[in-house]
Amino acid sequence: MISFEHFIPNDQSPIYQQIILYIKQGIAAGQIRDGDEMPSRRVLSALLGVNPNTVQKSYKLLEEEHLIASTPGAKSCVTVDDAKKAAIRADLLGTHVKAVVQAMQQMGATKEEAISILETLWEENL
Amino acid sequence: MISFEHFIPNDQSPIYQQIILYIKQGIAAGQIRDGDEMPSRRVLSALLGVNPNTVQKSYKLLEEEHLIASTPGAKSCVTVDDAKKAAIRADLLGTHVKAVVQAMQQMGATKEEAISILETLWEENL
DNA sequence: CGAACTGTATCACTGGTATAATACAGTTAA
DNA sequence: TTAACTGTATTATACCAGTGATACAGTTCG
Repeated sequence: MISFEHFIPNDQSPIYQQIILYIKQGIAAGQIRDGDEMPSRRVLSALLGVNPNTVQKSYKLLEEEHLIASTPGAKSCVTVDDAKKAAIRADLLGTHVKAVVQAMQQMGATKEEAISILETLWEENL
Repeated sequence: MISFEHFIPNDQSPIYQQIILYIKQGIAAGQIRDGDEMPSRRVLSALLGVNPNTVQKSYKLLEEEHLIASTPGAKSCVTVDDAKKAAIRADLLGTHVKAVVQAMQQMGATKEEAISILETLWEENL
């Protein structure tokens, strides 16, 4: 059973997207593996204190990306292989960093300054 | 007069927030300076192809942050000093990079990997 | 079997975003 | 002066994302 104990919700983005991101990051980190059981919609919604439909939306989108498989009546399971894992990792890293790079370049930061800030914040968050 | 020729709208975030971000990034980069004239609400709305009320919302919020000053009948002007500029720069850089650092750490990336990706994407976007 | 779970679907409500159409008052410049 | 601009305010409308509440059908297991 996948744990959500490290899930920290924020109100900057929709909850259903945060759930998706949490799963993807778990897969990319190797903490979530193929065959792992997802919590049921109702259980997770109670755990996070949100509506079951919100969780359902996350699961539906994850299923459309073929990252989980659901059969009516049974629990949903994660379905990933090394290729999917690598793709997710590249996607998450790419999109995140690319947005930051564009923002920093537009405000006139140098590459050295960017690396310096990254290193500083990296240590702080450990 | 502040130019919006490099403004590239996207549908990921509200337009009024994109306008605010564009101004802030311009200030942080030093391209937009104290006393610079903002385009009128009507002119900018026509330029961007959006409703005047959307632009008005941006300007109102910028004024609440004391980044522009408006007097009825006259054009709105940018009101910044070195302290405000530094604060904006730190805020934009901090929030952006912090989000990336958290995401990358959660998916098990190393600091060296993060720097490597940053350098690669930095060159690509030049 | 039957109770308790599971996934799934449908409807309604809310808030934020964007648009639209005006209206009014102050400033600017020909 | 006066016409054309400026900022500001109001009201109404439409749309969509997010959430809430409920119902139904299939699976699991004591």
